[in-house]
Amino acid sequence: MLSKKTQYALKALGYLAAKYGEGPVLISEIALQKKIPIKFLETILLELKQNNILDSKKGTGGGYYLLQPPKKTTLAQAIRLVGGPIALLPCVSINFYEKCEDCDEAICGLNKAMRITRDATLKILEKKTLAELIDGR
Amino acid sequence: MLSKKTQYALKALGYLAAKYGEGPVLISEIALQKKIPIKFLETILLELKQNNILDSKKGTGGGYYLLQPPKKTTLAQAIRLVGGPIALLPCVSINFYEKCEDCDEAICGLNKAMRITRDATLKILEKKTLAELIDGR
DNA sequence: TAATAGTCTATTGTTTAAGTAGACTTAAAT
DNA sequence: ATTTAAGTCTACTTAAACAATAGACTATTA
Repeated sequence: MLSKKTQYALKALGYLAAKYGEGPVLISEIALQKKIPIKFLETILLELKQNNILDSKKGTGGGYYLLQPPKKTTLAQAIRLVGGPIALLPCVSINFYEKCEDCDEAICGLNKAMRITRDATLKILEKKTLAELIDGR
Repeated sequence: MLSKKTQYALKALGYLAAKYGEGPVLISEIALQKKIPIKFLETILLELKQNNILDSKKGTGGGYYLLQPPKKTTLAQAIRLVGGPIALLPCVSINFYEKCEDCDEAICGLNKAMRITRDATLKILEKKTLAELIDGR
């Protein structure tokens, strides 16, 4: 299961994807529409900005907006930036790999099963983009 | 990512699968071999017993053992019993479903993407069994 | 009846999530 | 220039979930 933080990030990105090209969107608007605690959302959006997925404008008429068209960012990228691992186990994670202390990965049955699972998941998440998060598509 | 508890459960089940038919296996042996905190493992095994995946014997020569042949239990069953959701979001979970407060699931893009991901994951985890957790298979 | 090994209750520590408060910065509108 | 809007940054607090530990209790075998 994805963390709340990641879930919120995906919802916010979907909201911004739907409004792409319409100028900055208020944090408060996203928080209200997607039912996200506003202070928590602040930190999430800031993190996404620092990772060059979003940009922002201060002051009147300010807010957040996607730096690139929705199709340019995959769900796999988005999840990894804020939420961390996509794989079910550390020992089969690509970006958050940790070695098992108790097994030889070359012959470990659990490792093998989870690697296959991860590949199936990634195949989907690396193809889908923020554009797919827009409702009714 | 699966919780530590679920990871430990899968490792223990894999160990017991490899020893299926050889009589009871000590908690302490599993803990030692799979590097699992023994007290934590105790509670996990007990839970698996209460869910009728394992049985146990007390006293000298006692220990835990699989109630059924390894092939009879799928990884999806095992994960659900101890670890909970397999899906990435509550709103696409089969066994731990929770409704979204902020979206109409029929048209929600995020819901759709995560449902497709879940189906791909389940297709694998419902086919693989504890037998596949035995090393070198 | 002594030793073995699982069972049960209770507690502690750590991490994540969430909420709160307030000061600061930038930009637009007046 | 001043006011207002809105994001940025720092700090603290609380609550819940997750992980780990301690010790007493029960059942079984020798």
